[in-house]
Amino acid sequence: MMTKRQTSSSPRELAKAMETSKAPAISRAAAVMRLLGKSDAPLGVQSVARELGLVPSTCLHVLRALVAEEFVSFDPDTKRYSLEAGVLTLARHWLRRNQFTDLAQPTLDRLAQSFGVTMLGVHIVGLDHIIVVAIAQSGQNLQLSTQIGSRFPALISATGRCIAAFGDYPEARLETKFKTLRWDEAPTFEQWQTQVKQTRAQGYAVDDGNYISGVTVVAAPVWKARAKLSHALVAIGIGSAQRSGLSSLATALRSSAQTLSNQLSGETLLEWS
Amino acid sequence: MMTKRQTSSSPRELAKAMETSKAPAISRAAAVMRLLGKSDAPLGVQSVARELGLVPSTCLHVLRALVAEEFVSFDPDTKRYSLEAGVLTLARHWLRRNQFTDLAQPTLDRLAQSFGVTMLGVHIVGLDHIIVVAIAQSGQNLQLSTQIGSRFPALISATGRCIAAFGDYPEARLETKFKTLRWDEAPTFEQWQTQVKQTRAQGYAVDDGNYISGVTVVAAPVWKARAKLSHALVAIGIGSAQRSGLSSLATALRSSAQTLSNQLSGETLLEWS
DNA sequence: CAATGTTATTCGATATATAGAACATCCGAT
DNA sequence: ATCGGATGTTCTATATATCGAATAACATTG
Repeated sequence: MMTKRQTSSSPRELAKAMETSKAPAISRAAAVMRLLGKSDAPLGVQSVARELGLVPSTCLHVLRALVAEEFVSFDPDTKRYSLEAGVLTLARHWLRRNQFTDLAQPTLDRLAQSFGVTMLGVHIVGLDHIIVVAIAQSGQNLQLSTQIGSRFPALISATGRCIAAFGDYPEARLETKFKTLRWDEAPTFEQWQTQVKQTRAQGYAVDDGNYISGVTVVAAPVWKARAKLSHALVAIGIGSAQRSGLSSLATALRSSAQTLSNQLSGETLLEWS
Repeated sequence: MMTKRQTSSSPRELAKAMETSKAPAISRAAAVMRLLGKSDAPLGVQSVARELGLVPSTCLHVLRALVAEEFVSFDPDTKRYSLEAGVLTLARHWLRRNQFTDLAQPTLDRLAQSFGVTMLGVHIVGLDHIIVVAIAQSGQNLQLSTQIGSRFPALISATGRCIAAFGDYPEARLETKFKTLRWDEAPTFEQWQTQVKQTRAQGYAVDDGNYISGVTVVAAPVWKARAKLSHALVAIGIGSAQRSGLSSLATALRSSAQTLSNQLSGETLLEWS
């Protein structure tokens, strides 16, 4: 039985992640890297230890190991630690073998152009997070933007309703996670459930200013294998400018997502010939 | 005293990295991620364990911890593991706070155009590896290419001669590392030392077909703080086509590298005003 | 320049992560 | 179907990674 776990970026979550694990050093290492990533300046041993609730000596061991693996850099003069380029190498490998980004990019570009919105391809990691893996901007002047690699809570906004609708998670877990979310205009859990139900019926989700007021978000689910939610296409538009064409945008999104799902679950071209 | 360590990507190096460490789980985790990154297909517990010389049960713990941290994904159907998008998030953070890439990109573009070569910005991690962090291609038809995040042995090719010339490492360590390199047309250590000396005199290094026959590589060092080698600009050209303009390319590279060094060691714009 | 707080680091006792074998489960071949 | 070989997973004794205090190096202040 696989015990439920959390990614560790705060002392609280780190503690939770470690208590069940048989390899806590790895959770600590992950927490340290995420902390160094978030930090604007390099950090010393104490800062890291205090922030994460670690024992300084242990923290030092972790940092030294990460330095040896070239994931963290160490400045002997200032005795400060920061992220090192080694993490780039891992990311490159991941990108190389990720067909979703390749397949989705043209679609995202096209939709961004046609509808004048910012389009995202997001990877659904689980009930905890989604990660932006592809971006397309329209030529519009005013644009919302984010970066490849950004993480968001899984259940937030339109994508969240897709995950709830098609992810096949028990309602209790959904409710627990839902309660931790921060919205500009939070819906009640009941309202949200209604919207999730609607999402299931329509095949796409809409967030009309809930997550960020004045911003409309539309999302449609992408499946990797049959019945296995893995990604989503997301359109982000500013305010009411969107509202007129919303339904045509939504159906375009849905059909594009459907096409992608078919391509992803089918055999690859190499195995084809 | 900081003990010398190695990054772990083979069973041999992993063993070496672990024996001195106080956090071997982290070395194992790094090795596992690198292995999964290199692999073309997702791997099972046994494959990973065998490849890295780990005990299966330990390997399982490592993999589970990495899954929990969203660095590795697990397919419950096939029981296979592969890299997960979480590594992207770390890479984004690293890129965000790396001024070298921002500063270097325009320079690289310009040089690539002017001389019709492929330009790289590389990050010097130590005596073990360099990592490609920025790329610019010329419009030429025939082009050598690589990817952001690629790792190369530190002492190879023209960059290697720069590191040897300006890195201030003891000769014994250089020779040990030098002996592990693979070249198309390997120079002897004595020949190489002469070239290193020349590099120190000229302020740039040339590799004329040693690393890859028919390929000329020129590199110039970039310092972050005074006397602290951190990056290099690299030009890659195919064969003799380059040779004519080689010295003008080299001096252009050297002066660009010099300018970058000044920008990097000077105060940032924000602290300026 | 001493005093004081802070930080990095070492070191030894002990809680615990790991190794190895045992068990369970899957898959292909006979 | 049945076997055989491989895989994934659990279990437990023990080598060891972690903790906490003590030390050393450093910077900051009176």
